[in-house]
Amino acid sequence: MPTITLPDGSQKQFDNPVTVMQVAEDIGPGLAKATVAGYINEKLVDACETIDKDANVRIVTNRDQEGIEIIRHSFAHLMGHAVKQLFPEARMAIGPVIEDGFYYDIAYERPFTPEDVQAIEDRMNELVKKDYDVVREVVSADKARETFEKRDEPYKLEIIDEIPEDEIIKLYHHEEYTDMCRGPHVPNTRHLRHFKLTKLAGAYWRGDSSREMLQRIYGTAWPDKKSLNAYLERLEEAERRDHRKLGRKLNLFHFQPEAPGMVFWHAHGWTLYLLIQDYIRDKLKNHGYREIRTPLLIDRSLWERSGHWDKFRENMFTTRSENRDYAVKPMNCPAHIQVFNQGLKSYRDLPLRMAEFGSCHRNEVSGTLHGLMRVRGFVQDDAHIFCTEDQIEQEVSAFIDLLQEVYTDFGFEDVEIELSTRPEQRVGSDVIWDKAEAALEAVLNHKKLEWKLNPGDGAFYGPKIDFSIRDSLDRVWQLGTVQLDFSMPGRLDAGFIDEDGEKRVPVMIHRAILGSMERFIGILLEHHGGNLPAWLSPLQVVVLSLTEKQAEYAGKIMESLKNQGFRADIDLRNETIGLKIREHAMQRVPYQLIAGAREQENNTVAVRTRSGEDLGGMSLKDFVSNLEQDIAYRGRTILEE
RNA sequence: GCCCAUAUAGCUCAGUCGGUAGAGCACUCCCUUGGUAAGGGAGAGGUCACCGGUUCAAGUCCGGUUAUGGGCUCCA
Repeated sequence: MPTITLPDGSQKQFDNPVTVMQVAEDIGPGLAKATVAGYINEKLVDACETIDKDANVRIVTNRDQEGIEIIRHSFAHLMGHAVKQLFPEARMAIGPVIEDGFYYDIAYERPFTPEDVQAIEDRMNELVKKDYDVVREVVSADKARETFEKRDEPYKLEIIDEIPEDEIIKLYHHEEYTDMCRGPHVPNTRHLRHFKLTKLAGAYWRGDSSREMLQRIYGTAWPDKKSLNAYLERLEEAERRDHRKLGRKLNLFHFQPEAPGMVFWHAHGWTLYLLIQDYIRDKLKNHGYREIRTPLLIDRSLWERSGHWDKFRENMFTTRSENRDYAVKPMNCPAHIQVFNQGLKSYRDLPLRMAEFGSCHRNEVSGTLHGLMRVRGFVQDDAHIFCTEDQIEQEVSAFIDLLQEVYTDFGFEDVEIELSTRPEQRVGSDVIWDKAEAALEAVLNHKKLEWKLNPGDGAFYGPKIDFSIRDSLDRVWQLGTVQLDFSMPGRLDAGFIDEDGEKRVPVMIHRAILGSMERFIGILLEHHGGNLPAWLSPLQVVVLSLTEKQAEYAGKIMESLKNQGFRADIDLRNETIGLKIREHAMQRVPYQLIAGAREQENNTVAVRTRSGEDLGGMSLKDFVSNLEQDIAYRGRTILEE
């Protein structure tokens, strides 16, 4: 005689045990139709789960996050159903839920083609129209084994062997197709409507590169058509904003096969690069850093002492000369310690903040390269702070202030923070780890920042805080980091004389705000879709002449702008004004100044923005004050989208 | 690195069954001197990524190399 308590506090009495679905039916037929699964006493279960005792019950529909995830998971099974009908020889591995969708890893004798994927999608659409019930069956491990032996599914058998004995095994039957899953799943395929198979890719069985490669088919699924279309639209928008396309269109940079993963910066791209670098340089100066420069090539012996030769060798480019081995530096830290080690240091020298736009090269495996986002040659906005243990908190705090100033200026307001603590394999005493972790945590709490703990994810040499931003397409990018290091200074004999005359090893803080200049520029381009704010635009203004007669007037305007420190160009071509406007708008120049006979006569310029807004005629002086204001805004306001 | 796909003019892309390579834009020249997102005409531009093979004949078929793209973290 169960008594059911619903989330709103109301109660229902039943004479006999009931299923979640029956509870939903009792509330109303509309809800029953929308029921995907349910909660019994905080436990997510199938709609067919029976309730025989008093319980709190909550119905899950496709409006709940859990409901969407269940739908996506069931889509994976539906795909299995379709795949096995079309390709009976296919062997199903695993089909989990992922962000925005699902996938299934499948072994098959030949590679699937895009046509195969289309056929699978078509079959899924046919199957789904049948509105068949998904039937759950709870079985013993032996029964499950027997089922999948009969179905000749070796991957499923491997999975069964790994399931703990006390765990219940559930089979889900989609007509003649059977899958195994922890569940829950939808009660009927009518919940599976709005989806699209998106990608075909290779993936290792168990994510292990020593195991066989399976074929992975990705899909996306949503509770309604509108959300599906919005998602597909977002993918297209991301493609339009792809920094590699923008790099070509805006003539910012290029790659070529002779230098894979290394950037050829063109004039406009390099202007942007230098603008960012100068900005950071200025900030560092104001925050007590000293900029240095260290060699790109350093003898192998230093990398042996630092431990990189041992751990990182595969990723280092090397060269040989006069019987000596050199490595192209993959990071700057060992070089910075060499600078620190010049001259005996006193506690009075600490904290010592050393910055470098450090050019690094790492031989990333070829398959991972991706435009500016993952390169082999890059420049870090790197710095190392040498300090005492007691100074950690204050230094990290000052760094976070600096980092937030920078992110705000670039228009990134939404910063996610993660604190990673001691891993199992580590150096340094527990005493110092306790102190360091406490210091980092204290800083975050002191600043009243929201942060997430990532236990065990710190580096072997110390705990760290990572900073990620969310871009205009809601994608998260990790940019900044601050890492404590108890290992490297000692390894490379860094020391200072403390107050009591004893020699001590300083703590080293590794920190970066943007991470890599290259990657940051890639992110910035995609964030703004190429419409860089005026303070970062390689070209801020272009002056367009209407006819030859205004060439001199237009030239004077451009010269005046340049003399005032703006980045200006001129377009005197014998083309229609419409064409010139179109081209410069597509080049994303923030402002176009049109100089025609009228403007020349009144000594004005007609101002137009790249988004098509006509600001009308004004004096050059008025335009300049507008522009100055726009530049001062920096990234705080994205004026156009 | 591994799986799959791709590589044709500066860019975006066609190229059927193996039979002497095409479009649009960009570029050069000419006409047009104009008012807010493409004025008109003509011309030039190719070792079809690279190496090898099959064939009377290869952009096209086969093998290899390189680069690029998607993926290789999400756990029945």
